[in-house]
Amino acid sequence: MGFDDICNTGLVLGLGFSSTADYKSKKITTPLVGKGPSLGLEPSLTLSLISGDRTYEQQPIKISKDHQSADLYRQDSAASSYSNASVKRERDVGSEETTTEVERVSSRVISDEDDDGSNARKKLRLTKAQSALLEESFKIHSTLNPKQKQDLARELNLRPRQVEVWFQNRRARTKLKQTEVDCEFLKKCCETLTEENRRLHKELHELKALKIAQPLYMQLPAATLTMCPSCERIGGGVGENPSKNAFTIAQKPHFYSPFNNPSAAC
DNA sequence: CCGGTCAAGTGGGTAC
DNA sequence: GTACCCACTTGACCGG
Repeated sequence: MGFDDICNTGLVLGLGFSSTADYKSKKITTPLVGKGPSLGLEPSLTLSLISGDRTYEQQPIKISKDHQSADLYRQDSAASSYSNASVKRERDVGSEETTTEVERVSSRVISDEDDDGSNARKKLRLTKAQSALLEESFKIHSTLNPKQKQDLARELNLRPRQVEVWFQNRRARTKLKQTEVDCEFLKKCCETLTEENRRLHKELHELKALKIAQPLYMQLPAATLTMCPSCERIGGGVGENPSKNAFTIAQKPHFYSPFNNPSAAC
């Protein structure tokens, strides 16, 4: 139905979001966390009649001066900072007890820290090469199976747990970024729909004013102003032959109502 | 010094 | 019970 067809009153405008989200997630604390439009939130603007019977990367890698030389296997950056202070995830520790180069390096570095007497958590900064390889891998698959994790860890000279954590954090960053993008998208939708709502309200107002100015028989609901099936004339009588199509009040115009019997229209 | 970034810790949930 | 994921948090580090 075109907007021009709206010539009766009883119209209602609505602006809002309809949610079709089907969430698997267990802990959704904020409605927008996740994927705005892709969440199933669809912005909508509705105009309805009330009448009788119906009523939507890549994080910059910050490399410290210490790690300017991008060496994939620099152990001081790769494994130096793995804290042994309060690691509760024994399963990883256990699984890593299959002896590898990585673990030997890690334990060496950890013992270095112990020699220090420092128990503080040190921050690992991945090298450019490590980050690049992780990113490449993430592009291929955002989650890893155990074998992929092991292989990647071996290749990067990191612990499998570190690879796992990197992927977890990477997924979280992706999600956050997507949320921000969706948020922007929804803001724009909201602005557009608000503007559309304003425009429709204005048109509605104008049409109401027009209705008041019309003669009584012109004020019939739009649905009653359909074509007469017998003579194919529309009420209002505008055609190329004025003498045939024009009508007067006395002639009783050929208004056809679906509520009447069509055969009895003429 | 402060705010941002990010690796890592923690706790809870789910699947198998 | 284990392994994994996710949300949230912590703490180290860095640049302005």
